[in-house]
Amino acid sequence: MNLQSCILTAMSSMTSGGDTRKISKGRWSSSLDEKVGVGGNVGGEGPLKKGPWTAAEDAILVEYVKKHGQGNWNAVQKHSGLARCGKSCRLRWANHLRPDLKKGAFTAEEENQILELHAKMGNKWARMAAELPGRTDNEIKNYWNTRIKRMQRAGLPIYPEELCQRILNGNQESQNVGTMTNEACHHDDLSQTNNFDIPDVEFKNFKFRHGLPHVPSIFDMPESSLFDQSSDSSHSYNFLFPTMRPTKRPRESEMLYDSFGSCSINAAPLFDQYGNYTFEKISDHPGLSLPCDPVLNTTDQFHGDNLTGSHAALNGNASASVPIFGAMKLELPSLQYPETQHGSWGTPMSPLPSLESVDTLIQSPTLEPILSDPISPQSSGLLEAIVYNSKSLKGSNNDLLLQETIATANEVANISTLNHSFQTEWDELGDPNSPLGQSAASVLTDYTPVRMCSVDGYQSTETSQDHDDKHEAPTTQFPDSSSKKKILKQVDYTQPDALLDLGWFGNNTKYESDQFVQQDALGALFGDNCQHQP
DNA sequence: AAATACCTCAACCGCATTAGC
DNA sequence: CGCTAATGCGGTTGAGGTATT
Repeated sequence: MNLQSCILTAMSSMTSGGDTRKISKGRWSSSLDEKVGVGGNVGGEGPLKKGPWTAAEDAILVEYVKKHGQGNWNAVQKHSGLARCGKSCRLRWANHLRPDLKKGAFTAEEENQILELHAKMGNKWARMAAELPGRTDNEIKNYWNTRIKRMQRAGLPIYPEELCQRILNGNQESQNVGTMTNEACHHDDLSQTNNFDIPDVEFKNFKFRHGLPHVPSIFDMPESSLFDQSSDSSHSYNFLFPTMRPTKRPRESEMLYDSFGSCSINAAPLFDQYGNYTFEKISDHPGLSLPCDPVLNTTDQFHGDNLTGSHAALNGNASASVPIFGAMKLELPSLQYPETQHGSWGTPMSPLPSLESVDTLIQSPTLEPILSDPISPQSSGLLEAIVYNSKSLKGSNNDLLLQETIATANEVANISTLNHSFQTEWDELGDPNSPLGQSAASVLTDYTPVRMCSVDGYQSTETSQDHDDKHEAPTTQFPDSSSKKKILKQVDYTQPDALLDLGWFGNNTKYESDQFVQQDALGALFGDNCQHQP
């Protein structure tokens, strides 16, 4: 599609009434609405128009780009009179007017590519779009959020078996370090590279889990038990649980992906399919047992990487800032099902049993602060996440356990020094992307705890409006205010994404530095926890 | 036929990063 | 080095459409 056709298309849609709907839903300010009218605008001063673009606006923008080229979007308004902010112009151009855009539904090939890319990158829509000529990040994002999630809700696996296999094979070697199988994941591997003991509890936990004969799938239980419980556990974890509502309307995509049904393994978004996770299914995949453990959602959080390869290990670049958890988060937008999944896991009926892993983890005696850097900002965020996890997953009864086992806050702070080492390693590697995804560096050095003290007061990470609050959260015991400030600007560690970014217990064979992260995370867990326990 | 539930997707928002001064 | 503007990115929203009851 060339520029001219863009304009023609825009114009035709205008005359054909294609814009009527959009126009009606425009977000104009009332006064401007009158001035500009349907299908046009008079730029200039005054408020910028919001809402759907009209064909006339499109034409203007296309014309502008034709003359001046892309970029300098804020100048569009000045030069063309378009009453749109630069951002809006850029978006419109990128998502709709660009001549190289490919219109229409995704082809099967593209869909497969998206699946694969998502497995590798997580919610890196822009990067994914770069791999799909003619497609936009928004398009891909929407695709994922709708079609894919629909499958999820229907209890269908998102990733095709073939993809799972590929991922598995591709990572088989790297998995040696931590397939999450009891043996493979043994911390010994990790310990070799640094003198830091990693609690093996996680793996023990797995073992334990595997011994479970059966864990009821989410479908096995009454909806009420899934959704009506634990309103006290914040909805922050909604994203872990797709709405398991039976889809009322089976659609094409569901059919389409039925063929994936046999694959119970989810790569990155490994956790996406709780709905159909059953122990039996998982058992069908020797070697994948751990990551797929349906029973262990909590542990999944920590292990997601391994198979998945998820976003980090899989492609070796681990650049995905949103490894598993991120993906999961995206796939299970709490906002869509706000009322349903509050804390279903803490209950006996929960298909996500859980907290065991956390408990074990916490009880591990191995965590010992090695260094003593009292000023470590990052220790608590992860902790909180974990603590919250525990709370969400197991309920408050575990609090005592946590309290008993956690280290002191200072100890945690000490561990932060390891973070520095970690980052240094990365810096040396010259890889901007740590294996931990969205910058291990930031994760390790900048992340900060947010709302460290309140498990109960934890707010949903799903709510963007919470950001400010989170950042203002009192965190702490770290005297260095400047560092704290910096940290506060970083990603909220309480978000699952952060956890995932750490590649918790995942296996990044390529970068053993992960161990630091893991250890740090554990350290954070143990240390901060103490302050947060009620 | 009406009500309801759910889906789609364009567009917005906020934040992070980068570039320019 | 700090500030500001521009740009990019990911998450979220919400109107309208469609399927179901």
